[in-house]
Amino acid sequence: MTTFEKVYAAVRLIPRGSVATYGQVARAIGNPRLARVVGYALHGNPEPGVIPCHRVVKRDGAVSSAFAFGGANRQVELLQNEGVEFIDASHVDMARFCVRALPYVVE
DNA sequence: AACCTGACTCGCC
DNA sequence: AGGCGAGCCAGGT
Repeated sequence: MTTFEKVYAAVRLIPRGSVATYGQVARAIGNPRLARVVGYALHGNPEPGVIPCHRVVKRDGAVSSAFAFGGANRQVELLQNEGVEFIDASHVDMARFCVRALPYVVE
């Protein structure tokens, strides 16, 4: 399985109503330093609607500014719609909605 | 085929 | 505490 596919697999495992950080996804696929690649992989999201890329945020809970597939606020709306609360206009309440243990993706 | 860049993160100054 | 550089993978030039 390629690194990208592992990224997609991990992101698909993020439960509804929760969010995960790029680093968290990276850890889930075996390489904590692939955070950057995770972002790049999602940038070229091959399966919109299937891969919940809006549930992936930065370490501090901020949504990516480059999230422009329908408007930056789009991501925030989707998350709030799932029950995720924000501490401000663009920061997810990580303490409560960050997924505790993301399942490890087997190759 | 090599080099640059990009939805990130972490460690060192 | 804030800024800077390095490391990771894939794709375009």
